[in-house]
Amino acid sequence: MVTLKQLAKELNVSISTVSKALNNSEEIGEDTIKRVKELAALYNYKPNKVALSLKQNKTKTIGVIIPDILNYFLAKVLFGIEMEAALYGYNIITCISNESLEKEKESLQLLANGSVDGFILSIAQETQIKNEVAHFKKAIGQGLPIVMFDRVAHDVLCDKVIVDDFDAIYNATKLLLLEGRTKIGFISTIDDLSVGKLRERGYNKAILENSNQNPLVLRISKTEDSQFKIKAFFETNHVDGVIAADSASGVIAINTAINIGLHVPKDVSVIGFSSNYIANHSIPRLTSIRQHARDIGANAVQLLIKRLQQKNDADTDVSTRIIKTSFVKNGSTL
Amino acid sequence: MVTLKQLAKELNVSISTVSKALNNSEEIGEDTIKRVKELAALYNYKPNKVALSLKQNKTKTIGVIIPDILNYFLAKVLFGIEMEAALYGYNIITCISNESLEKEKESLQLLANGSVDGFILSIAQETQIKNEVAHFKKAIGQGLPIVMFDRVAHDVLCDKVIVDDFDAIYNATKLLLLEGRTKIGFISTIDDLSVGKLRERGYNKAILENSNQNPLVLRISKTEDSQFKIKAFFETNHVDGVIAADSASGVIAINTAINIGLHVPKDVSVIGFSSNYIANHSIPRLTSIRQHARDIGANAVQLLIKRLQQKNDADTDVSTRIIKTSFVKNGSTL
DNA sequence: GTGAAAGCGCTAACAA
DNA sequence: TTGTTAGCGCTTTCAC
Repeated sequence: MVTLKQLAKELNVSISTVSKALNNSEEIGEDTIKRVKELAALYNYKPNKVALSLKQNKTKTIGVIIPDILNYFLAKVLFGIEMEAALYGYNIITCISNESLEKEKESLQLLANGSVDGFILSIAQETQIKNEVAHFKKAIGQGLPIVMFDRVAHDVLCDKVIVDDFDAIYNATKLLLLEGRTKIGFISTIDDLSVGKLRERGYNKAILENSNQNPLVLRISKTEDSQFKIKAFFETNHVDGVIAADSASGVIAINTAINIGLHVPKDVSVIGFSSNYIANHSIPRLTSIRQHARDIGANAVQLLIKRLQQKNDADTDVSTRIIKTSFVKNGSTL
Repeated sequence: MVTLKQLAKELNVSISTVSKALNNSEEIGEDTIKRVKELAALYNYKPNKVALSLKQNKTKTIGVIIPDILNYFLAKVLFGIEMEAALYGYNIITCISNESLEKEKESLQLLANGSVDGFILSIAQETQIKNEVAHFKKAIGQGLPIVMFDRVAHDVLCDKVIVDDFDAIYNATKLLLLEGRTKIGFISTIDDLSVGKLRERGYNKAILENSNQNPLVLRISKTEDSQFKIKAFFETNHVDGVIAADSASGVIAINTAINIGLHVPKDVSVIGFSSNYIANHSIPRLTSIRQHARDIGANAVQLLIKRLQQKNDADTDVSTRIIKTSFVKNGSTL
C-alpha cells in the first residue's frame, strides 16, 4: 500500500500538504491538489484504515454476535445488518457464540479492545437460561453501546429491536379457533428462549380465553428426532391444528401429517414462524408468520449508528423498536 | 479503555517499562512486573488492537466475501471459517456480495485499505457468468492473499478449497442406475456456477456411459416456482430417479413426488446435495451427498494463515485442497 | 533494571 | 499557500 509519505516524497511536498490536498482542503492551491490527486490515483492510494481508526478513535466497524449462523432467521438478520451497515460505510466483524455463554463473553471481551465501535447481538441460549447479563453491562460501561435483537435481556438498559411474538402467535391461534379447530397443539424447539416463551404465552392465552381445550404443548430439544416426536404427537393427541414456534417444525409437521395419511389443511391446519424459503419445503406451503428479518437487522444498525453519532455521552433514553410481523396465508390453513 | 500511558503515570514508571512488564520482558524486575500486572488487571487493561495493527502492520483479521448468506451451505462454510479463525486468534470481517460482481469488487477494494490481512471468498454468480477475475489478481498483487472455496476461478493463481463435485454426482447417478432406474432426471438451480457445471457433467458422463437414456436436465432459475416446475417435470417425463444439484431441489422433488401420488423410493429415487438439516424437511429423508462445509471453511483458514505466516514474499506454490464428499443413505433411495 | 525516543500512517492546530 | 509538529497507543532499539 502507498502511503502519504511516499506520495509526499515523490511530489516534493510535505505529508500534510498531501493529506490536505486529498481531503480537498481550502488551504491548498488548485494545481497542487490536482498534482497530488493524479499521483494518488496513479498509485491507487487509499488512506490506511487502521491509522485512521487510531487517530480518530473509532473504527467504523460493528461487532455482531449471533448465536447460530445456521438458523435461517438469524442469518437473514445478519444479511440485513451487513446491507445496512455497508450503506453507512460500516464493516461488520461477526462472531458466532454457538449458543454458548462462554463464547459470547469471550467475543464481547475480545472485540472490546478497540476493534469495534459497538455491538449488535442476539443472546445465546445458555445465557438466557442462566440469565447472565453482567458481560453486557460491562461492555456498555466501557463505552461500547449494544443493540439487542430478537432474543433480548430485559434487565439490560440498551436499544432493542424485537418482534411482536406474543401478538403474532395469539392471533394465529385465534385464527385456527375461528376455523373451528378444537384441538390445537403448540410445537416448540425453543422453549428456553425469551422469544419461545413469549410465543408459548400467546398460544396459551388464546387457547384459555377462547376455547374449551387445554393447552397442548410439544417441546422438542435440538438433539431429538423431530419427525419422530411430531409423529407421535399427532398419533397420541389427534390434533386438528398446529402452531409451530420455530421455522422448521411447521414444515415438518405438514410433511408428517401427510405421511400418516392426514390431509392438510382439511384434517389439520398448520401455522408457523417461517420464511419464504423454508415454507417452500412442504406441499401445501406453510401458512407463515413473517418476521421481516432484514428489517430487524437494518433497524438494529440504524439504532446503533444513531447512538454512535451522539456527541455527548449523556445517555439518550434507550429505545425499543418493535418490527411487526405479517401474516402470509398459504395452503396449510383453510 | 485504559492505556499504557495511564498505567505508567499511576505507577510512576515509563510507558516502555509498563509495556515490557506486561510482555514479561527479562529486562524488568520481578516486583515491577508484579506491580504493573496487578494494576493492569485491576483496570482490565487490554492492548489496543488498532494500535497493535498499525505498529505490526497486520490486523489478524480475515476478510470473508460470500455470495449469499442465506444459502445453507455457504452459511455453514462461514461457520467453519469463524470457528477455525477464532482458534488462531483471527477475527473475520464478512461482506456479502449478493451474487453481484459490483458489490464483490467494492468489498474487495474497500477491505484492501489495511483492514484485513487476506481474503477467503467464494465467487459471485455474476462474476462467474462474466468470467471477470481482474479484481482478484489486483488484490493478490497488492500483497493480500486470497483463498477461494467452492466456486473458484481456475485462472487465478491462489490457494483453493473445493469439493469433488464431479465424482460425487457421477457416483450418485451410477448408484441410481444400479438400482435399475432407466429414466433419471437432473435438476439444477445453479447451472451457471462452476460447481453446477461440474455436477451436471458428472451426471451426463454417468448417463452416457452407463445407460440408454439421454440426459434429462431441468434448469430452474431463482425467480421461478420450483414446486411448479418440478411437478411439470415429473408429469411430462415420468422419471424414476432424480439427481438434484442443489440442496433445496432434492427435498422439493420428494415432496412433489409424494404430492402427485408417487411413492418414494419405490416409484422414484431421489439424491441431492444436502445437509442434515435440510434433509429433514421431507419424509422420507433425502439421501444426500454431504459436502462437509465446516471442513471446507476450516481448511480455507488454514491455507490462508499458512500463507500469511510465510516470511519471504517468494510465492510458495499455490495448493488446492479437495474435501471429499460423503454419501448418506436415507429413505429416498432403495 | 529503567527510560527516552523513534516510528507505524494519518489528521489538524499552529507556524511561517 | 505550504510546512512543522504533536499525538492517537503501542513496541523496540538504544542509552543510561
